[in-house]
Amino acid sequence: MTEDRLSRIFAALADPTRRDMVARLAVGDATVGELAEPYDVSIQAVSKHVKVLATAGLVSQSKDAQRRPCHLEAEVFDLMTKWIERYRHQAQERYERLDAVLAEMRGDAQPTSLVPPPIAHQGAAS
Amino acid sequence: MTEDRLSRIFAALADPTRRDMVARLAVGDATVGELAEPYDVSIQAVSKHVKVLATAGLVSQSKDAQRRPCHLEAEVFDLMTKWIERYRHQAQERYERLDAVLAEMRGDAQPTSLVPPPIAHQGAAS
DNA sequence: TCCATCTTCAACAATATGGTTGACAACGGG
DNA sequence: CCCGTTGTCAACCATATTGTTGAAGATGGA
Repeated sequence: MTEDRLSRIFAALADPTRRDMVARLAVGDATVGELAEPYDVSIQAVSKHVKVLATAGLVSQSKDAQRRPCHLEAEVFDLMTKWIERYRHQAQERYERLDAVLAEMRGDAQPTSLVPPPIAHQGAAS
Repeated sequence: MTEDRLSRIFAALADPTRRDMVARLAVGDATVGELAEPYDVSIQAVSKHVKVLATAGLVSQSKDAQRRPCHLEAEVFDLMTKWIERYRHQAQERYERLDAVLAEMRGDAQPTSLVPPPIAHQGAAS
């Protein structure tokens, strides 16, 4: 279920330490130990954070001897962006429609039907 | 601190019910009672959810007699998008650089500078 | 005024989260 | 073959989250 996936992604990013790790991994892959260096917590705690990120699909781990290099899975960002953009556009459209109604109430427009334009997509702005 | 703000936003959206409410509010403002209708939980629980969304800055509430109409604050999405896009682009650039290096190893490109773009971060991997 | 409606507050229970320490599996260098 | 390094697993503790119920504040209608 995509719902669950989104929940796990957002929950993973709700922690500042984990967001920081994502920032670090955007620069380049890193082992768990390397990820742990900046922080004042046990390596087990960092391992847990990585697990949360991996479960959310934000990070994948490979094997290099004892090391587990972590790799940022950038495609997940697309999923988030899609979710966000959907509602942003929807809310924005709503404002534009409200503006139209207000304009009509002021009497400066020709009487357009009050039925909202069925599909006015983003491009129409300006 | 923006850090805290982001944490609150992501945490708020980690809950499917709250994401659902955001979807509902993208269509138009709604009172707490209206928001509660689709769900099989107490109105107090819904009130709490709204509070979480409001604390995160995703929702604002006004007053209409006993009602508290909820309004989606779309600007917050910009903050999220900014955060996401930053790391997505960073990761993407990294891939492009990797591609360049691989191309060079194959010997098909002129030697581009290997100096990475000026994004400084704390403990770069060795 | 009295009352029904809408919402929030307070206290509680169950569960999830993030940290700790200790043990141990896996691996490569001497 | 040992042994140090790297990372995960397990058990545990403190706190946060999410739901419940009961009470109460605020408001407009009869």
